[in-house]
Amino acid sequence: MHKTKGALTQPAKCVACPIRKMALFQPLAQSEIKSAQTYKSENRMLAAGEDIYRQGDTCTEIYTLYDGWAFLYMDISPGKRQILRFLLPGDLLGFHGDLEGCRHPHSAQGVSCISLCVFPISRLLKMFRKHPKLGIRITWMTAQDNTLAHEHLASLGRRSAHDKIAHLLLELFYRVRICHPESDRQNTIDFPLTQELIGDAVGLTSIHVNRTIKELRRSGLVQIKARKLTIADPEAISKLTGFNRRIFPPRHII
Amino acid sequence: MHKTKGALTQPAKCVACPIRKMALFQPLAQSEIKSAQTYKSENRMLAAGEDIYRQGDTCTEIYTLYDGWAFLYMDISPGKRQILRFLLPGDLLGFHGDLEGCRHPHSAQGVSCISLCVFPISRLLKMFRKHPKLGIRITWMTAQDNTLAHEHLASLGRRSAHDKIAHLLLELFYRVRICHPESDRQNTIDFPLTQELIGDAVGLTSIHVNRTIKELRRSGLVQIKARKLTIADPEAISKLTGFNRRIFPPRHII
DNA sequence: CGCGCCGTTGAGCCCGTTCAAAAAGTGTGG
DNA sequence: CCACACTTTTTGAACGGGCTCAACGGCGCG
Repeated sequence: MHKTKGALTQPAKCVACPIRKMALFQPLAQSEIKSAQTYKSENRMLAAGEDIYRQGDTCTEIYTLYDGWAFLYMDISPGKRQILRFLLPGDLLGFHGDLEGCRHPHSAQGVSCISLCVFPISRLLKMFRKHPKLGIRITWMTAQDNTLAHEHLASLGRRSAHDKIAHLLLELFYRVRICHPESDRQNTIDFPLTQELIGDAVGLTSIHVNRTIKELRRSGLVQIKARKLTIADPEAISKLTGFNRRIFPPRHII
Repeated sequence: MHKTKGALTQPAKCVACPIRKMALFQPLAQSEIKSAQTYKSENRMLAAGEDIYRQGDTCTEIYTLYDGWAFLYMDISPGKRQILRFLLPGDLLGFHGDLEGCRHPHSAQGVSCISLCVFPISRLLKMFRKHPKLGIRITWMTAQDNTLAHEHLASLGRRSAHDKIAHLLLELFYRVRICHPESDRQNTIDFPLTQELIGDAVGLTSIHVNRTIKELRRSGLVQIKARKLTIADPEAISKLTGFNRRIFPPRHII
């Protein structure tokens, strides 16, 4: 599980960034990227299971996830934690609205080894002044995170185990495919989550996650094998479980 | 229940607005308020139970709740809904990051009759250009909403009925008191929520909400009577249930 | 080959639900 | 001001979804 960091994609210069379409710098013209890049301090690699930041830490940086999956979580009580959100390449994390003196209200961790682009908060004000589009962009991304959190609230509060898990899998399935538009007819994605992580995200025991996935598999709806997720007929399950795809506008639309 | 709208406070001019410290215009100097006010189209009163907007509607306005309580919600399936967030005077609603062509991802409704300040989205761009502080402010408010949603996720996913309800009551208790700094030693607040609304917020049946509140009352922790909530020793329950007050920075700090 | 993490399965229990019905408030119209 | 209708709160009994505890199998890695 603890893969070597060497397995990760090394980030190129921002100009040639393959995930830029999904990320913070999306609104910038090619000509602006070089200047914007100076606000990035470094690229950072973390081993699987390492925390990116911890609840209560003072915020000094924000991050764009460059490679690998990650998640935000809160420790509730010993042995209990809630995963708030899964992050895919291009997703922003660590921004909580304040440019100084705020503390992280949750922790963040990589699912496996990950690679991050790091932006010191001290440079953000200057960056937003120079590139107002990035201010708009970060506001938009924050609002989108809100909508996603709301969708999760609906799942946790009012859906059965079956539907909670189906919704989560569908959400991740579509989010991954948005990043790979070429694979629009592909119905298998890489899927590095353990059943325990799924359980911590939807508020169920890993044991019950297992039983539920077994059921989903037996009814032919999903297939998880060897870190791959296959959803034969996404539209069908969406209808079956009331999943609304429109809640995930591609990040590069605005 | 359906009180007449006349019971509401009539909004004064923004210059004299009593809730401004908690609301969108908070960062503006007295001298700027008059110009900013022109971006407000009207004040609107709604009867109890009327929707402010509905899931799927095109967004054309954003709102500041001026008087009364409201909530955001999603309909899951007939008879099931999830309340995403309660709104108190000064709270912003209807902003989802887009300035055109987006649709509301959830619905919003008043708990009892309410009064709203309405800002047409078409004027927002101009407003943010003229008063960049408002852009920062709205970003900050959106990020705060996110933190609050995360706290709710933790409740719904990983806490017992007892703790879910205790947390919600504490959250509302502190949020109301922030709006009334003079009442910092008061431990009773106005509390217009029915047990069914509480249930829809924490993902429980109103029947079970009732039994749980009964238990909270018998252990002397909270008292709900005649639309008033009393929490004798907020600090004590906070410790007992792991509630972290720091997640609610007063809205007028930034 | 052995260790550790992950997935799988079984049995029994408990928290919260469902269904049903009565009691207590609350607003409305006469 | 009172009577009526409706909403909200309260209580009981039985069911069930998801949890707990416990054990075993499988796979990857050292």
